[in-house]
Amino acid sequence: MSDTEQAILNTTEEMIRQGGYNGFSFRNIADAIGIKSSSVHYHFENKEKLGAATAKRYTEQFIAALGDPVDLKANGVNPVTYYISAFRDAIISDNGMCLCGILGTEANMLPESIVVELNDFFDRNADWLERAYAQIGYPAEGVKKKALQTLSLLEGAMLICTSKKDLSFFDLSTQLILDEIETVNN
Amino acid sequence: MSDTEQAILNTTEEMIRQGGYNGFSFRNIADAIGIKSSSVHYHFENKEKLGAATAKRYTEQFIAALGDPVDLKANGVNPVTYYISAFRDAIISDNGMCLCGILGTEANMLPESIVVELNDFFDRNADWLERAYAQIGYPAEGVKKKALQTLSLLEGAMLICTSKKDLSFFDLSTQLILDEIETVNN
DNA sequence: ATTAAATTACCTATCAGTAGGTAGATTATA
DNA sequence: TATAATCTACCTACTGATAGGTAATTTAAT
Repeated sequence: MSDTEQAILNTTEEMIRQGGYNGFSFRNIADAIGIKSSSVHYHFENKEKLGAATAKRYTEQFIAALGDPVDLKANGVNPVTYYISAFRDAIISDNGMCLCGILGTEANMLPESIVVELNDFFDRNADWLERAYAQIGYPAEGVKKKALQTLSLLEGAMLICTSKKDLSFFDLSTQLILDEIETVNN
Repeated sequence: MSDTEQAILNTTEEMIRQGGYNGFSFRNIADAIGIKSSSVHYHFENKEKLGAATAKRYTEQFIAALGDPVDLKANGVNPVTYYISAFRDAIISDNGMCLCGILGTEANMLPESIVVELNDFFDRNADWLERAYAQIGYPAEGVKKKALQTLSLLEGAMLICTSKKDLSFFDLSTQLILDEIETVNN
């Protein structure tokens, strides 16, 4: 992948996370990286494909950055706590909503190829959290529900934090789950 | 409020819940209700004011429809269970995201007057849930955290449901909280 | 009761700006 | 010479917004 393509994807991701699917345009992206909009079209045929590529890369990077819950546990890190703090850090450093979260709300008007990427993001995160809860000894029969609950909670907390611009809302929303984890883990 | 104004707000709400702030335009709304876009401007000066009015009405209707948690409890209805089922019903009947949820993700690029309405929605729902948890005898020191957790969870579950178009995701995400409620209540 | 003034609710027509997308020429690289 | 990357120049469609006009209704003054 060329530097230009990476720059395009970086800018697209940033813009989607601020304003959703209508938050980016070929002209805006081109201006931001100093090329012409037709050159963006050269690298990404149309908006649908650019959106799908951005979502796909986001998911890959997100999952890769998490690592393996088994390894985390082996290194003395509680993987669920780690996951929640990763979400928290994203709010601070990226100053924007989860890319798949904001696009998820717009799914009813998005091209199918993009919705596929979003659902892949949610499935893989749910799967990661299932393995994480299994690692910390959460009762096996509740692992799936707990994983989905956690994922929903974090997406929702991030959403409301984006509106309220107040991180303490995130901390209060996640406090009870963090308390539970300590109980299970020890 | 005239019939036309109500029709405009109804259509705007529908369109926002499908595609966010950029999901509606004066022309789309006008076409949907059989008038011209300039007539929409006659009733609502500009897009910001139309958006804010739509969010305000949505919040009023939402809170009004919930009723009072004290009354619900008095009538033998568990107010928290009731709240969760109200969210669930909205996914089915309205076939779209919570209006303030989808706009919340876009808050970074919305006019301040609209963000104010969104935060009012979140505050009033958190307040309602605090009173609901108090009604069912949830430990007083945890009521605030539990209310915010529940609100985040529901917004997030609705978000992911919108993308996955599968209500069972919502049911699995909320199952553990519903189980807890029964434990507290009985 | 009649007229005058104002208001309501719409219309047509138009504006400057931006959207996604395309054709074809040009430049740089290998 | 061939290919990759970028450009200029353009298209059609749509955006929010405004100006100016019309018919019907309501309110105020005589």
